[in-house]
Amino acid sequence: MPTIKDIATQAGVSIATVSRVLNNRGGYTEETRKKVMRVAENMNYYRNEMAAGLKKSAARIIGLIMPKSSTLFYGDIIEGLESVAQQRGYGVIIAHASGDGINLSEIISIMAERRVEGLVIASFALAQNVITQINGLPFPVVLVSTQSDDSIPYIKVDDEAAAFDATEYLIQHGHQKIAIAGPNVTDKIAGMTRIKGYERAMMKHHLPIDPNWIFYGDFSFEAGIHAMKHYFQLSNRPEAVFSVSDDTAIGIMNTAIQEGLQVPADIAVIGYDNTRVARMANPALTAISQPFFQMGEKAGNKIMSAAADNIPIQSEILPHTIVERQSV
Amino acid sequence: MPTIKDIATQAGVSIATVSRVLNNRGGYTEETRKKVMRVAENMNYYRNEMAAGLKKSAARIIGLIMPKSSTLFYGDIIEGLESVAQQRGYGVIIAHASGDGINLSEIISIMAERRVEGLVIASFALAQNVITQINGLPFPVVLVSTQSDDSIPYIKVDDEAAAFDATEYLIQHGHQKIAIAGPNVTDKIAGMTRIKGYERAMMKHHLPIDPNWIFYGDFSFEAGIHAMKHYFQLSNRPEAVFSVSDDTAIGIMNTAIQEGLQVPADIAVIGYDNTRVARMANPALTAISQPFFQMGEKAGNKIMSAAADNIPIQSEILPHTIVERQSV
DNA sequence: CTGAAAGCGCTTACAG
DNA sequence: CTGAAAGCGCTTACAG
Repeated sequence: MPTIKDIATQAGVSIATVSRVLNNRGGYTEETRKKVMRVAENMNYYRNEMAAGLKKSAARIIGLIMPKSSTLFYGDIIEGLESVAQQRGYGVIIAHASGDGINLSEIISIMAERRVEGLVIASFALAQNVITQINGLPFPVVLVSTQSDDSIPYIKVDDEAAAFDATEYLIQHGHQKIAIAGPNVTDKIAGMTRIKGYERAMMKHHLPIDPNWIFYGDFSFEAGIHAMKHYFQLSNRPEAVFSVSDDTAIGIMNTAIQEGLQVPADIAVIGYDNTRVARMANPALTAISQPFFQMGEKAGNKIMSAAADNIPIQSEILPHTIVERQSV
Repeated sequence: MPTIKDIATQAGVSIATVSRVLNNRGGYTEETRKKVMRVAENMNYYRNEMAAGLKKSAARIIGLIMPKSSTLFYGDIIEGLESVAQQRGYGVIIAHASGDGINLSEIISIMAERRVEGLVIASFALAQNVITQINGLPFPVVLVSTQSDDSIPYIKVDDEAAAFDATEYLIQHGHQKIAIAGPNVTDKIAGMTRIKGYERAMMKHHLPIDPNWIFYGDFSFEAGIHAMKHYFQLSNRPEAVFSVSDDTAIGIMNTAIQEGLQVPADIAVIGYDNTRVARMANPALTAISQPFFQMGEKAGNKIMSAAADNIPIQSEILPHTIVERQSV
């Protein structure tokens, strides 16, 4: 590929002048500019960002790491991040780590080697060695839709409050026997906190909780199917379910409907995330909405600002909302 | 950040030796190796890929461009691509272009500037100027799930054959009055070809086509809703629908069910893509399956091979299948 | 086994 | 307004 040296030779100027013209630095005649530009176009020149980045010690790249097989809502995070990056001439480089975060450390190293100016990590529970590694990194890192100890900034929704609101929403719609389906016990962020919020809402309204109503799972569609089958066998069957993901909620609804129940008449269901499957459910799913696109945008903006001004990133709790549809 | 020069000073060797050790090039004593490695770790050293890439003229990056707001199946393409890339130490850098491909040319330039070793472009109808630009690029480009003229290699399913199979599947299940919903007239790849396949299947089985059965759209969920509402008003109502996307198929099913119809008893529906929403539909959606993950893998492998051996990429038609569920 | 040196393609102070 | 030169952090032939 042609370099500025080739252009310089062709145009009969120095590489310094070529560089100035190409970067609009000023300090050359209009005639020089035209000549250089013409030659550059004729040669089909593309500037070498690696060389420029090396010289300027700025790769203009943001890294994004997320769990494997999670077409869930990551699309929106990617798009939000990439849109603000593109606006400022940044690129975003993506890597998937296994869901358990085993190879996370290795992938973080690769990002560091590529000299990303910042890194956003989505939805992992971070092991201690990874936290240590992150704290030693010479560029900003921000967690999205997850959190760890306070050493790493995060952008997320208040899961406990959202779970509380979801449960209370069900209560306000006349339900008393309310179950919670899908949370993972070992997940301190998205699992336990949501159970807490659920319990707090029930407590506040003096509603008893039947332990059988708490059905653990892995946030999946199948978990919803299993949950509903489990509820069917209960003598004290719940009349409403707070589901910790949209997928799980849909599994619950489909199973209930296939068994002859009506949603929401016989059993009301509220989901969590408000991914695109929510409105495609039948009945359309009422759900807690997490602003994923916005999370991606915020993460990108915070990183680019932090990289530019060398200011630490502040954590941020984003507001959740309830998108009302037909399942409650 | 520390450089090999810092390590060299600390370890009391030359930068050449540091480089050799760090790259496992051999040609040093075990003692030297240990000393260098120890110093490198203590300094929290991360190699600078930009510098290495500049020197070796190989960025070890693959670019991926896809349309905005398309959480549809791109997740799988990304994962497939990224998994093979990661295996070979490549990174993947992502950019979204507006759906109409307006800013595609600019984004391709940015990819070229980052010296990607290859580029995969998903699902765009390419304008002539973009085709010209691509043909002038000094690295391999491959289209995924779309195609243009024969100058650019592609990886896709045979849309016409798949549409033919979908339609014939409906016929084999006893349906005669078959509609097609959702295709975009202006889309030469995913739109017109699928209509052709549909028509060919109907023709082969001597089944008449009522022009009212062909309902154009944009592959969206809403298009399905509109399509079904349209079919409801027909005196000659179809008893089965071939939908050009899963989303559109679900729009059709939900609308039909809400109006009291049974799926598939009153109206059978077959989708296209087999994205994750298909099995979450109620009834679960029978659909043509496109192997998106595999497409991403193939694209990545072809590009890395082409970049390594400088061999042109061969187009490839991947087999589609019909995933049978409950909607037909 | 090891080091000095050239060079990848840029940017940018410095001097004129 | 323009150019010569240094330098970003590496890799790699060359010489010893």
